[in-house]
Amino acid sequence: MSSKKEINTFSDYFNDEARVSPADRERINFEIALIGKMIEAREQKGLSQRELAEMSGVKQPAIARLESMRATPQIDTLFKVLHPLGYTIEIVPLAHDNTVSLTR
Amino acid sequence: MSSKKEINTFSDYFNDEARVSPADRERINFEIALIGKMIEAREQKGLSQRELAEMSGVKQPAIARLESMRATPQIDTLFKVLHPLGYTIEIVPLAHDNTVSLTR
DNA sequence: ACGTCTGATAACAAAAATGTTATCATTGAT
DNA sequence: ATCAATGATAACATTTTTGTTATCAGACGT
Repeated sequence: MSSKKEINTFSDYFNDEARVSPADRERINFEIALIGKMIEAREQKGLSQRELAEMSGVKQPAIARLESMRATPQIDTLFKVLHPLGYTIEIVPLAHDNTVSLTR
Repeated sequence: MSSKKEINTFSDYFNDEARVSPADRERINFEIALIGKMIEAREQKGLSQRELAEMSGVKQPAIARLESMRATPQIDTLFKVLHPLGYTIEIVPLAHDNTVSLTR
């Protein structure tokens, strides 16, 4: 039998410690969740990317890049985008898990 | 009497709506508070910038730049720095004001 | 006096985000 | 069929962050 790991899907790759470290995986999952909430908040407000761009001062292509995760925002950019959506960022202790449900 | 505003101190400048918009002021205050918590957390752990650099993978000059607010971190950098300190970032509704006290 | 550790910073390269302008395909409404 | 609005993206300039390497002055202990 071969000792090679089966790497066929992205999930296989992503969960292979030899390729993506646990720390990286955790950070990437964090970013996915963060951006997901950002998108959810915008759509819940019924805002288009262009409208949010107008309100936040962040240009529409930049917002599109963030939402499609082609860029990692700086905290000031994230703040500008979240604010018109009624959200902000906070530092919280790890494992506190006070997940914010946007569908209140 | 003159209608000119007195602008003598930085505080005067910072609170002059004609120079710093309320939105900018709010974002800047947010960043100051954020960085303050980051510094507080590091010092509470008794870590030097070099030790934190080692643990987080963010270089010491970069950490120094963040702490002295000569740079605005990207969220992945902030995440990397906060994680060894036992903190993470979360999106929370505005005016929720669940301030995290680091002196538990 | 000496050595060590600290945070700050200089100088430059490298990488990345954001702005700018424009366009595209798709969807939905009329 | 046409039109308007949407999100995505292309291409490039600009700005900024981060890395890299090295050094500095100050604090502190021995």
